[in-house]
Amino acid sequence: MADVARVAGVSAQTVSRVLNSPATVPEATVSHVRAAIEQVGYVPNRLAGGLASGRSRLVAALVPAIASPVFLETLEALTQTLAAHGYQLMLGESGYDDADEIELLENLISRGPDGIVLTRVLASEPARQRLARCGIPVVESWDLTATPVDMLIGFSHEAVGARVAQAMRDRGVRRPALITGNDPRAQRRRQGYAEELVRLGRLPSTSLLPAAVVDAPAPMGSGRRALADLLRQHPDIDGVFCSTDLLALGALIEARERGIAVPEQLAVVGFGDHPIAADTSPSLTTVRIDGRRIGTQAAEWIVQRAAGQRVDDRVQDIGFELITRASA
Amino acid sequence: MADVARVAGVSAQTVSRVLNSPATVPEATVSHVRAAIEQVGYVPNRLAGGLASGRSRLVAALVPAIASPVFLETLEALTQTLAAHGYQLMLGESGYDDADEIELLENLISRGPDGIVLTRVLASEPARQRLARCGIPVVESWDLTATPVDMLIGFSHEAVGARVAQAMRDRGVRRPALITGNDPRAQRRRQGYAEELVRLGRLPSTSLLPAAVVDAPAPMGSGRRALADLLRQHPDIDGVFCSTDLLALGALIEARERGIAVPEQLAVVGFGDHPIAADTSPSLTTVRIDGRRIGTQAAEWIVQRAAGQRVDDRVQDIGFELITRASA
DNA sequence: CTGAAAGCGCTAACAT
DNA sequence: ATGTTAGCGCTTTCAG
Repeated sequence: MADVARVAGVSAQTVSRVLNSPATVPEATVSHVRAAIEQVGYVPNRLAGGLASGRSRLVAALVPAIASPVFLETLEALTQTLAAHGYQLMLGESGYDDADEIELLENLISRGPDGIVLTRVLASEPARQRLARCGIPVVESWDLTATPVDMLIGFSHEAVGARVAQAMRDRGVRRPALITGNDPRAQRRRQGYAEELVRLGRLPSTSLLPAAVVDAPAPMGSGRRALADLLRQHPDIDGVFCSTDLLALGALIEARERGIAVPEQLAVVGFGDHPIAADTSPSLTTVRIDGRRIGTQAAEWIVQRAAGQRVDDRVQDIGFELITRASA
Repeated sequence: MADVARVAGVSAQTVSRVLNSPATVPEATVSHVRAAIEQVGYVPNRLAGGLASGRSRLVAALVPAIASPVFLETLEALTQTLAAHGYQLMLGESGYDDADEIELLENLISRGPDGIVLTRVLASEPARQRLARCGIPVVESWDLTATPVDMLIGFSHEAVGARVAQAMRDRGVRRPALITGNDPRAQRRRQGYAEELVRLGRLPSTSLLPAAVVDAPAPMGSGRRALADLLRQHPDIDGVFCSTDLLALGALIEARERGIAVPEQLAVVGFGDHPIAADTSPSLTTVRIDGRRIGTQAAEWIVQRAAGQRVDDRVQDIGFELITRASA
């Protein structure tokens, strides 16, 4: 920066201003300094800038599993929106259990991010307090809670489960079942599903729901095996809600192998509206979440906060959409 | 840090040493300082640390499209391996054309990363020079080139194409065709495929290969439409190489809709070994790349370099594997 | 509108 | 084995 200043015949301060608030510098000076920047081949050191200003223009995102397709849209929208504002994304992988979460969070915080985006609600109390205390804007997402750390954008997993239960009822399903990953949010969808089924008289009690639980993140093969297990114990089931589209796809394949007609003999509903869900055969009825909207909103909230503005509606329930296709 | 030093009754320097090179400090002091860190609730500011030491412990990764499943394994392995060494990943999305690439690179470089991982070979000469000049370790990947900027781990796309051509020949395919995305590397697979087909006498000339080109990143629907287009113009094709598994999946679906038997009437080969490739029906013959290995190696190279060590084998051809399943 | 001074929180290099 | 000194490259604050 000193070099640029020398070449342009101004002080380093003016160079900094040209870079960060060109509106406060006469246009002639701006273009003059810009030329010097070009000539010198100057690239600012934002590490230093961040240290001096307290704004790193770095945002941390924490996802349970990078390879999981569910959060991809959110990540993409987040990256793109942040990039448009000159921010950069740091990516952390937390896994599905809370154990290493705090450590990872400390690690990210130590980088001085201007915001932290979580693709979940923060469950562990120490982690919540840690985040609340350090004053960094936090966006929890892909879920709802009555006690957000800061900002929140998501939907009710219980409501998703209940809505799928209604769809099963509408289809005339008499013996509904469930295939689910063992992550907490899938369990909440299960709960909403089971309770609504009881309410609708399709199930005597939530504890009697035929269910196969598999480890998250679950590959498609788990769905095949899970349906096989279910059918062994409950040969008469005629509807199954799967906690991800991949599991549902596995169920579709297993059903075909066994000559079980979908949806006539077995209705199948997935979750996530995976890109291939529209083109499976039969096409998959599933629940769509607007992941891009979550990413875009999170980015905008954080940029806004970093700019010193207040954010008013800090909680957004974006709901979900049941996409009815051929499988149910 | 000054607070910790005061509480522990040592200098800030000693605190720094406990954090960064505990081996050089007596154990009693280490535990004493650690206790003070705990008590104060101290979280280091790595922005400042990076500025002072010239090592940010940040690594930048550039992918063409975050939502593309191809690089997911690489990203995941990269993140995990880096995290194990106390490094953090910054993610950038470059798109498939070179236009914004330089700008994005400058943006990432300005963050002072200890390394840059590209999931491609850098084509544009200005970008190459830019990177070569700034002295940051660079890993190009998912491709090979005679002139890497620095380190390189990948495979030959031409060889992939040629290998698939041989597989088509082995299956007795007489009228091979192609469905491909328009990104440069898919084009190189196309070239290897076409040239080998000519060599094997299955094609009079490379320019006569029936081919459908779609925009990358291509959704599955593109594969369906592409096969439909191909069949309209060349009803007699009996084998098709698709540049991604998603395109291949679309082709499988379109074939089934039309009552074309796969592989008997039409052999289908994909690329990428997508998680669902093993469970489509018929299961998909495809080319598998060890994406995790690329990510792990890239991370290790960069960590090694950042530690001041030399890297000897800076180019690795990891090859590929043709996974023969039912579709060809 | 521009510049000078001070310091962000840390580490390298040297001194003890 | 530990402390002291001097920055890393930038921005903030205040003075002109």
